[in-house]
Amino acid sequence: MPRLIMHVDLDAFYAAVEQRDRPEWRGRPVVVGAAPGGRGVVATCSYEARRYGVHSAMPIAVAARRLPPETVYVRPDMARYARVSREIMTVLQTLSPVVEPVSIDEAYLDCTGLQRLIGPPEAIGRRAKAVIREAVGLTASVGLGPNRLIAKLASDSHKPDGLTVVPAGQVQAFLDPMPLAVLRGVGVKTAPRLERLGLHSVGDIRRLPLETLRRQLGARAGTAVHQQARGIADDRVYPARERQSISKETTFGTDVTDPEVLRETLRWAAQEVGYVARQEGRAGSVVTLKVRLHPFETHTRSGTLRAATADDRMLFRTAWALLQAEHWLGRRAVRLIGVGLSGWHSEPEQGDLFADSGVIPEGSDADRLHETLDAIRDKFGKGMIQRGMARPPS
DNA sequence: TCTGGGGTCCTAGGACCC
DNA sequence: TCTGGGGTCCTAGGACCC
Repeated sequence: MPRLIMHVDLDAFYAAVEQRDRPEWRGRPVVVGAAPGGRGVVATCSYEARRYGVHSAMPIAVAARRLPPETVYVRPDMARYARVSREIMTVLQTLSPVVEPVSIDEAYLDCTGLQRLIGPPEAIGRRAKAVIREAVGLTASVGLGPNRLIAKLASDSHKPDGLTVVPAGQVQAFLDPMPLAVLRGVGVKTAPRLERLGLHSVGDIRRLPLETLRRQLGARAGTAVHQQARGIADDRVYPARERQSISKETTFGTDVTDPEVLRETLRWAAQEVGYVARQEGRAGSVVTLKVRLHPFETHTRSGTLRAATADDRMLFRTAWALLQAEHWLGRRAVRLIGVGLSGWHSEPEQGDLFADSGVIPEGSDADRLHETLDAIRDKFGKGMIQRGMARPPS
């Protein structure tokens, strides 16, 4: 039986929440993101701001130059947006129990079989928009189609406050004229590459042999793009996806060379990551250090611990040790620094979670730290000994 | 114009094991 | 003394997405 998938996308979500809560900002350009004088980008902006050519991910300095003086600039209030998001996801479950939040402002719903209860796809889409408006007073753009790709492109095709249904029989006509960058996995790097080959629309991609695409994009991506161009995509909705990593990073207002500043920032990031991990009852064994140098050069270093942890100090010491092992770093200016945690237990064990951040189980912490340091020394120390190797090369 | 912060997934190479 | 092939794990980097 063909499935009916719905994609729901809140319009200019952060900016819309701000305008909802501050009526005096309605009708004015609102930019949620970095401070206009500083480093950073636009996270979201209201439709009034978009009229000036401003959009998400645009450097704030560029946006500020384009926007009029009455523009409102606000820092994101993620906690508030998350609360609104939870309300929306909850109310969507009154339509279908199979709701997959894909981000704070988007969700997929499996609406297969809902026609008998609600009516045609248009009626289901109208119902979704209505329950969101009644619950939180915001508008959403909604798309319905036979799979995730088509539902997503349908919701993208009419914004804001849109409702678009693409029946299975019209998928190819809908897709063919679209620019190839609408396909998932085709972004700022891949699109120009394909365009240099004379390909511009999804239809152009569709007429290409599978082997050509696999050669150009790699086996996996090539196959995926070949399928998508034919309207073939995943038609399942995953209501309980588990997160794979937790991370915290920050970009400095001006680049940093002072090791003390790097150290204290890393300590802060480790505390943030540890806190979230403990809140979620997770412990991970892979600690990742992320460093962005001037001008815009990003490096990651990761280490696998013997046992999973959610302890702030363990995370900090591991990340700090990874940083110190990078002798080439020297005094180079650091733009961004951060910490990540991943590699969850396959079977979470209560005893391995340091539920209280202030207490480290006796003995184990020092042991784990030494494991870490040994591993790092092995990896980066004299002779470049790879961890796990029986003995150094002679 | 100068590039946030939170993520996911894929690739490729080296080590290791059988 | 020279050296296959498959599978898996680990790490770094990169593309992409919202």
